[in-house]
Amino acid sequence: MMQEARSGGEALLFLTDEQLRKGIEAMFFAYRGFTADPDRILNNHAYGRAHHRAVHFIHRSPGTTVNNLLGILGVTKQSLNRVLRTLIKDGLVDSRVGTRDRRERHLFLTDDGAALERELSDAQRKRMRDAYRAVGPEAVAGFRKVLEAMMEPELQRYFKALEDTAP
Amino acid sequence: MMQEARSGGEALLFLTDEQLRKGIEAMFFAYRGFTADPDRILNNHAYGRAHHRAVHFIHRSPGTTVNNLLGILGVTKQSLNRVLRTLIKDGLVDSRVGTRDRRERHLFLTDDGAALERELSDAQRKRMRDAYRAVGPEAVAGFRKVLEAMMEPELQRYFKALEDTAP
DNA sequence: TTGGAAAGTCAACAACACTGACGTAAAATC
DNA sequence: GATTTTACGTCAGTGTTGTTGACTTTCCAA
Repeated sequence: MMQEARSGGEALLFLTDEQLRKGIEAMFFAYRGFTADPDRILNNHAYGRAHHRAVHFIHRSPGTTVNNLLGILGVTKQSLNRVLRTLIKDGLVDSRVGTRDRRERHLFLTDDGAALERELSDAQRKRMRDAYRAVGPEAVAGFRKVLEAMMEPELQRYFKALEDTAP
Repeated sequence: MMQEARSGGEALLFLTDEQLRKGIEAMFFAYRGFTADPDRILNNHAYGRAHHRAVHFIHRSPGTTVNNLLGILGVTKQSLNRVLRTLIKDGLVDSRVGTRDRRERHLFLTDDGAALERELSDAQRKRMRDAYRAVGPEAVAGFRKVLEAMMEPELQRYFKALEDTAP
């Protein structure tokens, strides 16, 4: 790939390969920080990241179906099922047969499930809040813009749709 | 956690729990996009993300030692060793005994290794470049600031040190 | 009403992380 | 010079999380 540093008279220095690579590494290191706190908590509960993700999105969309979750999480239904099975067995998630369509299972957090979700998201929000506070609202706006632009188109549409419902 | 929306007269709306949660989900979805292209390529080569990470950082710091890599990647030596063993066996990475300290192994990419690295990073940079271009330099600056603030302190120091050496 | 599609479950396997224990060689320290 | 520490490699065992394949139940439409 070429440098692209000089293209007309514009200052496109932020598109150099070096800057892009720095962005890639920043993304990698930041994601480690992003998951560090929940990972520590999950270790104590004998769960993993997959459980966190499931609990998070069931919390955000109570009554969601397994199929809905699959699209959001981007894993196979077999993989998700193993996670859900343990969460249901442990009494953190409640699975109710659909009334309109009895093939579907609607998922809800139990009180215990909600407690775990809160513990996890408190920790994750704290890190996010500290970072946000350190850099200010303008940087945060840019952060969000770049993240949205990096998403796969399908997930980007889903994500933007959520913005409208809970602003 | 509380809302923090009204704190004095400042506009701290970007620190509400809702905004933080949106940031968390954006991070999750964006990371999926971030790894999607390399994952596809790696599948064709029978390698995984672990191999990508190793190849990336050997490329960025030729001659780095195993111990260095361990610190950067944050995995156990057994885990890294499994990856390095296959990369060396397949002729993508060259491991040379240190001259000053013969206990150390210095790692280099072979021509084949460099070719794979280029294939992977071309794809990843393309996604990053498209995102950067779509949002402009100010948003990118904010993006980088937030990511840095999210890192674990130790990695943040390492990351900033890299900034100075290759600006 | 029957045949296909969709939703979900069970089973087996692979990738990749982890811990723990052990071995070797070389450097550092006493 | 003997001992300890460091760097690296390896073997064995375990857990989480992803995969594919085969299966049941349920719905819907030809």
